[in-house]
Amino acid sequence: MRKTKQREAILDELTKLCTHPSADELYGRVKKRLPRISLGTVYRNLETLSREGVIQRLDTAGSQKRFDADTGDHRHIRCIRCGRIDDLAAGADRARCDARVAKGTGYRVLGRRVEYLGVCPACGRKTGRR
Amino acid sequence: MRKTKQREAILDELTKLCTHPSADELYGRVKKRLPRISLGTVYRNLETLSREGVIQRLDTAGSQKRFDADTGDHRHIRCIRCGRIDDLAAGADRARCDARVAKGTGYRVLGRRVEYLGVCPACGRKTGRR
DNA sequence: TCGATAATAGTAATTATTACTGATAATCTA
DNA sequence: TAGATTATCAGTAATAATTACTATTATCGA
Ligand SMILES: [Mn+2]
Ligand SMILES: [Mn+2]
Ligand SMILES: [Zn+2]
Ligand SMILES: [Zn+2]
Repeated sequence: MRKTKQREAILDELTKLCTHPSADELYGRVKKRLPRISLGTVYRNLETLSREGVIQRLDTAGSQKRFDADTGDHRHIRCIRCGRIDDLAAGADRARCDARVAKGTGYRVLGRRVEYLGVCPACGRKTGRR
Repeated sequence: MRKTKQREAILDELTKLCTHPSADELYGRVKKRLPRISLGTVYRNLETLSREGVIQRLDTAGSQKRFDADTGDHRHIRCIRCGRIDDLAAGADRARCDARVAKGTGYRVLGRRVEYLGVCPACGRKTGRR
């Protein structure tokens, strides 16, 4: 992975933000520094950087992908009105969890989305390992 | 909401499936019964039916939206290989939860995605109610 | 310094979804 | 039941996010 001024600018802007921006939000920021950068370059670098583990691509709902310079394991809270995404501190324990999150973020907590991830029996069989 | 043969066929096919299909998967099924139906009609009806609370639009990650005829509150497990989504029984309690899910579904559980939903302070202020 | 090639800008293509339009058919009213 | 009303339809165009392509440029190890 070569070091280019485009890649540096993209990573630098993402690191400065705590807003978990989408590719085109980031493009708008970076363009101020490098006016000739293309949106494709932003997409390509976000892909490369997340593949290399430098950043993470958030696996959230919504039509646009979001990116995060913090690769640590942490959770997020998203506003169902404006789509804003904020960080949550790690551990938390379900029952009093909503109240704690509300207190920590100022959000009115309406619920949470939980989706388990794994390998289904059919796919597990294909690769031997179950 | 008028009763049309297109709407009936779409709802009927969705109800028969436990696979949480996307709009175009459903379109493929329904087309066998109504060969002249258009994809737009499938999209429009899935939207109408979920707005009326007859079905639910799943708020999962991934590029395509998924739909579920079961409007009850339940969780899902998705395969990171093939994208398949299966149902989970409701309640579950975190620690021994993964093991229980694995036992119940046959999946090799690798993790879970948790996203809290709510109204951020800025949006809450706009509508008075916090 | 130089050559191999990773990365870029600009553009075209793709994919999922929504919007538009004139025709059709479900439901309502007399 | 007939006729009026209008939700819904099929077909198609438009939009939005993302990815792919291509000729050119810039990085970096020898
Ligand atoms: Mn974060
Ligand atoms: Mn379900
Ligand atoms: Zn908000
Ligand atoms: Zn699978």
